[in-house]
Amino acid sequence: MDEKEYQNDFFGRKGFRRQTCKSCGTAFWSESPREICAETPCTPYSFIGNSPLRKSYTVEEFRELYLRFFEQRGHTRVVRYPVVPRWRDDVFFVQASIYDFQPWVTSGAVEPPANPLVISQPCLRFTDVTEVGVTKRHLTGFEMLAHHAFNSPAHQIYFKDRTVELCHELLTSELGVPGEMITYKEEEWEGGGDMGPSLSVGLAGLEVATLVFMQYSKKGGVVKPLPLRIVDTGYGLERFTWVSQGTPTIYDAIFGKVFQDLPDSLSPQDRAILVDHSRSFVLMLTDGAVPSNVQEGYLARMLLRRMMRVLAKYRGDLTLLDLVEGVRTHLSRSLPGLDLNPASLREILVVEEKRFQDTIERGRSHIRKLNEKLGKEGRSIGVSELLLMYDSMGITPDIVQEEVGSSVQVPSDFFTLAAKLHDSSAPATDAPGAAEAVRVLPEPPSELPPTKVLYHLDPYTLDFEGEVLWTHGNWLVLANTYFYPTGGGQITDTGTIGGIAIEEVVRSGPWVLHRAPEGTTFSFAKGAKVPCKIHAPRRRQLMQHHTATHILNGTMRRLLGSHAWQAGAYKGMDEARLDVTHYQNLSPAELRKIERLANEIVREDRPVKSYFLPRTEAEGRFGFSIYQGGAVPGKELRIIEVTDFDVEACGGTHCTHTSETGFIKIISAERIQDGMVRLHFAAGDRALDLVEEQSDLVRELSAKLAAPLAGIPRAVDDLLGKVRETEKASRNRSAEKVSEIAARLLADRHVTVPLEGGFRAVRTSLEIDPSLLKDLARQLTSQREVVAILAAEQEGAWSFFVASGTPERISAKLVLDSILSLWPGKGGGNPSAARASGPAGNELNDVLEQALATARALSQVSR
RNA sequence: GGGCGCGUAGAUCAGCGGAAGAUCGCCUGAUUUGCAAUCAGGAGGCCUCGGGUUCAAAUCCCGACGCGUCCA
Repeated sequence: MDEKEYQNDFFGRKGFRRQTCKSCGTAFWSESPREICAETPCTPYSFIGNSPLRKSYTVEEFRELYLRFFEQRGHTRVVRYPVVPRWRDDVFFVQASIYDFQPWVTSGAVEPPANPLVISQPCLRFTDVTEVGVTKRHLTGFEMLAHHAFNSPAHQIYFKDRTVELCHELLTSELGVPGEMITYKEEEWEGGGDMGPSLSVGLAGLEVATLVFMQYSKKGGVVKPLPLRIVDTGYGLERFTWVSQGTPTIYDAIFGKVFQDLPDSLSPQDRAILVDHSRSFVLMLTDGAVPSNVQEGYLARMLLRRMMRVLAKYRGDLTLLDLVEGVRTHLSRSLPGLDLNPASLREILVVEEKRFQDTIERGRSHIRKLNEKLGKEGRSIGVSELLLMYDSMGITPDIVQEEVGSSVQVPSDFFTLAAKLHDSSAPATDAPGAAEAVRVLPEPPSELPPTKVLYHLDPYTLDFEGEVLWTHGNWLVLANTYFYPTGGGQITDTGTIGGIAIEEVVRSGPWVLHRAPEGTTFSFAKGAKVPCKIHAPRRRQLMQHHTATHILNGTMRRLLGSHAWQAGAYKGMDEARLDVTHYQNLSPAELRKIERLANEIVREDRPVKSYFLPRTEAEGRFGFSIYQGGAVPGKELRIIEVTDFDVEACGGTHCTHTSETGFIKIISAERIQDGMVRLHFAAGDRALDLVEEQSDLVRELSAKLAAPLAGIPRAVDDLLGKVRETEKASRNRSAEKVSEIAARLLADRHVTVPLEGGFRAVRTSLEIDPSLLKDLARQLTSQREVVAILAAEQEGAWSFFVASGTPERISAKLVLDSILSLWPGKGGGNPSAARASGPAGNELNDVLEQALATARALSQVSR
């Protein structure tokens, strides 16, 4: 990027010079001449035990100092956003303060909450998780202090000049850092298709802040100026705290006593892992990332497991629960809102510890078996086995070594090798056509005005006059409509327009498309006024299901804890579904509690208000839990508020009072994936229908079983017992039958003939199911000296089964081979049993006699 | 979201193309004052489900579902 991009009035006024670092070759700016920049590795840490700052600060003190400094200079303080960004669906965690404002504010669609603003935003980054404690400065969770200014063409706040000035003023006059210690290194920033110059602020060996100036978009290699030029700064709260205290590591500075009081037997690295990971875990759990094996939940689990491994190594009396609770307490003193339900926290940790124990135990037993098996082959566990165990069973090499001793060689770059397993498997790109077919909707001309949607304003108008704007075969667009199009988990309205049935309503860009059955052609003129009717019972049911969904979601959050977030929902005619993040299955008792509280809310007849609010105002007033349904587009949010109970951003049609939903009935609950449960339920008439259907079923059962209602379980047990006995008896009977046949065959001198050496051969053809030959042969050869040569003829096909009670002497396979040499069937087997089948030939007896001859020959050889 | 591994008796698992097994638990009996232990006998299986290949599939292939795990 050009040098000019970094120049600004402040540098000019103060006589800053642009120089090139002799060590790393990067260009940087500083107040006075320097040969090298002030960041590692060029400048080693010089602040440890010797802080360049005037005073020493705690995390809370520095955060407050920073926020106030910028408040006093015209910035508005904004409260932190959750670390799990529910307002967007492209990332798992907030990794920088600017994430709070993407994409709506940064694209210019939505006004920022304040301009300019200052914030301290907790962030999570896991790319360097293995560096925690290895270096003195790496963290998975940190707070980014930031001031942002959004410059639109109409409204210029400030840009490079003022940003650098504020930074330099903060560092020098406010904090007392000698100006000559500070360097501003030139860098290029790029992210999310945007780019711009940035300055990395170095001090005593540490990068303490980055000043980014987003001003270009870069698409397909073409660089264009952005309409909105954004000041995106990031000051490391923990780093400043560290520099000010000059402690040996960043962990001492942030966690103080909590870090230092950990047992002495723990290495400094392990202590760092414990406090850092605890803090990140508490943050993510508070904001709704429940441990799981997929998505953001996996990272929560990974943190816990890393901590548990550390704790297990030392076998001290420090428990995971005490550790996490201690860090949470420490953290909550400075960061309000970490009000995790302590019972939930304990339960999650207990559940996760159990899961991890199970995984390790499974792994250990696998290792023992594998070791034994390889031992027999004269081999031992090698790298490929280690990799497979780690990748697919989660067993780390140290567990293997604990189990079978250090004879197992673990390469030093094991985890690099493990990572490579995933490199080669390039992410499968969705081949067109391979994925589910994308539906092609007819496209109205772009000049057609957007449909005015009225169902938001009045969900009770089901009969109205519409103005036809456009038709295309069986598709129709009105100027305004009360028809609700499929969306937000709520299925489509149906009804009629001008007497023609409407089967489906869908949203397409700015329009709402109404679809008549295939083959229909609308013939309304443009501008025609047509009577429209929405199918009322259907709409009513969908409204009831939708409002009931909100009531249940509020109930779950209240009863299960704030980690419970809606992860998806469906509102149909027959039933509704609600998916919620939770760490284990819901018990019948919990389901009952949920159902009771939900119905209490219904009975209380609370008003359900719906209204529009600017996004930022809605977030400020109700917090980020309004994004239960996931990311919602747009400047204005439609808010559905169940009075004093639940507030969500939602576009669906809702009842205006909770009592209108009628009875809410939970049908069932299931765990649809780790860390997520699904509730099936119904409301209103449909709930009553279901209960009636169920009681009808029970009555029918009772009648059929001739048992009173309460006696049904016993009656079923009795019945199942009888069935089992009958089945057993029938099995026994056929076994007996086989025994009888076997006895008869053995007694028949035409069938059973003596061979040499005391052997006997049983050879015959039977008209029985070929599958019975096996059982029969087994019966016969329970006497060691018997060779059975059995055949069955059925539907023009022959089946043979040869079995030998003494396979080491007379091989059934050899006998069968002699059969196959005479007849073109296919088959095979082993010395103790062999079978063949194929098309029927002419003389079955000849074949059997040949087989007998072979058996006889074998008996002579073996004598 | 993707990769890998695994679904067999109540539990833990072996078997990995040719006649469903082991250990623990359970039941009955023997021994014992009683328990534990021991011995003898016994019950208990849609080998997850659905397709395919094969003369023959728990076993191989494809798909679904479930569980686990690693990575984003």
